[in-house]
Amino acid sequence: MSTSEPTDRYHHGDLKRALVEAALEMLVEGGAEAVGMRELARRVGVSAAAPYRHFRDKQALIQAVAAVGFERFHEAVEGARDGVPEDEQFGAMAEAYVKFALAHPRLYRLMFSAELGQFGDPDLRRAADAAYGSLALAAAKEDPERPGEAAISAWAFVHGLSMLLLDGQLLGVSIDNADPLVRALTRRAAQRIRTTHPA
Amino acid sequence: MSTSEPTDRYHHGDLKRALVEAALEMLVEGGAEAVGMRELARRVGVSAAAPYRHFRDKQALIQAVAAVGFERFHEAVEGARDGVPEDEQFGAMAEAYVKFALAHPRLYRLMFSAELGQFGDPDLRRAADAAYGSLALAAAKEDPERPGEAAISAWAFVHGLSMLLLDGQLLGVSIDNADPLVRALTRRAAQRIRTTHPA
DNA sequence: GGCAATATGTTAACACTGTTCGCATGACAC
DNA sequence: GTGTCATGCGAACAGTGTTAACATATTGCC
Repeated sequence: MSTSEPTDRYHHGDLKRALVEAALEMLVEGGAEAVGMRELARRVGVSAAAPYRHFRDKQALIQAVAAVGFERFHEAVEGARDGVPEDEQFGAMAEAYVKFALAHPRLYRLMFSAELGQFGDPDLRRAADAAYGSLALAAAKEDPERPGEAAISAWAFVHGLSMLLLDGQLLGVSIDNADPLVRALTRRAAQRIRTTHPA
Repeated sequence: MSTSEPTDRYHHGDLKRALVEAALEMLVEGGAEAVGMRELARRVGVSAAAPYRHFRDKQALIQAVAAVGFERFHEAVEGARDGVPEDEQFGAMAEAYVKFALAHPRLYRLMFSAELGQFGDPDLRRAADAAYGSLALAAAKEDPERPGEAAISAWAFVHGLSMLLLDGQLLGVSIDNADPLVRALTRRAAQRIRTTHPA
């Protein structure tokens, strides 16, 4: 496990962490709809009321799960530029972005679902911003004239592509055989920015 | 509003249509989560079991609502090219696409949510395809070399942009003041395709 | 017209769910 | 020890989706 932060170890029981882990499992198995407080408590082996000592309500629990998702997401996108020449970093990160979504469909879906009270939770907001920051920065570098527009365009593209693939909207392309298309489109996007606005 | 016969008969007469209409209202008011079979029946003035004579289960009802959404969506995008020179049609349609999403946030969300058994319903599938067809065609015209890639890229872009705006992910940009940005980005996207791959 | 067949509605019930309340417990500070 | 506080438990409440058995209206047929 990579996340090793024994910061707030209370005097007994790591139920809070166990709940988030179990919720993640349930999410992966059956989607966000399948995550229920009672079933969750059942899995962890506590009473139905116990989770409410750690999460105000179901939405708070869901937000915690989403926050974990954004952390992992951030690591994946950030890690994609290691050892990559600077002029190829954007393409590599864009590809990693979409691949993460394809590798964790329900988690990615949850992260952008409406169940997260429009990102009211500050923790969640911060986690999300960190995750986008990397990609936005790389995109801005590609088009120094209008960094804002470039970043938003790039982000919209990868996010939209991820969602369409997860929805199975692209005829003939499924999650399993999407890799070549993803590679082609992300590279194409990178090249397009450069060609249109040469440094 | 619809059919002027508020008589309290035993048989409603047009319950199926009334249910979809009411569900649309509930969706607009409180999101997909707020659409419940019992509350729905209550609004229409029938018993809780009555809707099940017209929809197998809740998901079928939701799918019907989504199908209506796709029809309206199709009209909006299609209508955007009326009276527009051919070389500006793609930009106009892309802008209309995003504006529809911003005008009907919860409906658009529902149309792309996971609650629609990965578009298993043929009616839904057809409605969705029709809606995309227009935009995809316009995008393909812009880049005759690789029409498939161009269409997918364009679609991914407008869909992603819509979602990010609905989520409030773009700092400083809300649904209310997004119009200039949307216009700039969609025109930029259109121009980029042309510049990169001139006819 | 009368009359079965069928489509559509109702009531009651089941098995769930999220959430809250009052009470029990067990770890730690003094 | 005793007290305190975070944490867990059991029972209960209101609400949900869904089904089964029963009631009524509409329709097609003679």
